[in-house]
Amino acid sequence: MTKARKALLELLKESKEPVSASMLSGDPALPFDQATIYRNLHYLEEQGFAESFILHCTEHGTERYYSYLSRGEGVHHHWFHCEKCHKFIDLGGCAYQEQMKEWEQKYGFIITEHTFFLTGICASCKS
Amino acid sequence: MTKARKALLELLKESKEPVSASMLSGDPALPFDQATIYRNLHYLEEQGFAESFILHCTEHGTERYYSYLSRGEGVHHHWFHCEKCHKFIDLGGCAYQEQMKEWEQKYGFIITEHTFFLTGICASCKS
DNA sequence: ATAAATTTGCAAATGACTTGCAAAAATGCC
DNA sequence: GGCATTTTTGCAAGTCATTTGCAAATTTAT
Ligand SMILES: [Mn+2]
Ligand SMILES: [Mn+2]
Ligand SMILES: [Zn+2]
Ligand SMILES: [Zn+2]
Repeated sequence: MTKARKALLELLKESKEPVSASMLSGDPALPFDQATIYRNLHYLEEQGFAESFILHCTEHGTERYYSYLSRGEGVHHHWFHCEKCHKFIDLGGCAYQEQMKEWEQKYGFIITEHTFFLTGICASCKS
Repeated sequence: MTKARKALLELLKESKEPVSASMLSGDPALPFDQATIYRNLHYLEEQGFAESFILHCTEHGTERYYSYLSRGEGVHHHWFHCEKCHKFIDLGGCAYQEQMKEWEQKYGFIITEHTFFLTGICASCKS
């Protein structure tokens, strides 16, 4: 584990919501080149320390968002993203494992990944 | 409706699976500039004739895929994408409307959109 | 048809992400 | 620790889907 990787993982672990490379790149705790950030996000994901999804929002464009994964234990979470304030709301751990199994049976394919998230206006931005 | 828009809509309507701008741009039935393709895909989506989602596949990169929507009637579909042969498999009409309502109640937010799709290896590529 | 409004093609720009390469840091071994 | 080997980093340039400005062409309104 290099200094950059430790710092990145630490930030991901602390973060309450998914973060993008540009957000991480701007953090003073991560004084690394953007190439290093990108390379290490890939590294952490491929090592099972993080997972990601691509989300497009009008204001910030299309970006990949990463979140921490405690290796082995537990399932990943799904998220709601507010298009106004850009906060993510945790919808809780993935409850689709069964459904995935059923689809694999029904269609004969192997699911390596599923992407699910919501976008809209959060409760506070609504009012 | 301009010539370009009619042609685009026609292709989307015929297509059995979601298509990306680059796929459409390569089609002889659409002898239009890529800017026109992109602009009109936006137009068709904003008019409710199409919907789209962004999908990343190792081989083809990150692209937005569009599919036809018959305005008013019926729900959109969700898809499985094979990372080997790049075919999409239709998982049927969206069955999450209820779930969305419940989440809106529970969290107080308004869902304007949900993204859901699967990736993996299809039955034929498996063998 | 004619004028006004919208769309198109072209070429250049954008922005997230990637890559080659030489220098710097981490790792393995004594 | 010290030294050789492997991996990672910073920098700068590149890639690629998508966007944009603008003048010409097409569509729409009258
Ligand atoms: Mn946002
Ligand atoms: Mn593909
Ligand atoms: Zn909000
Ligand atoms: Zn396949």
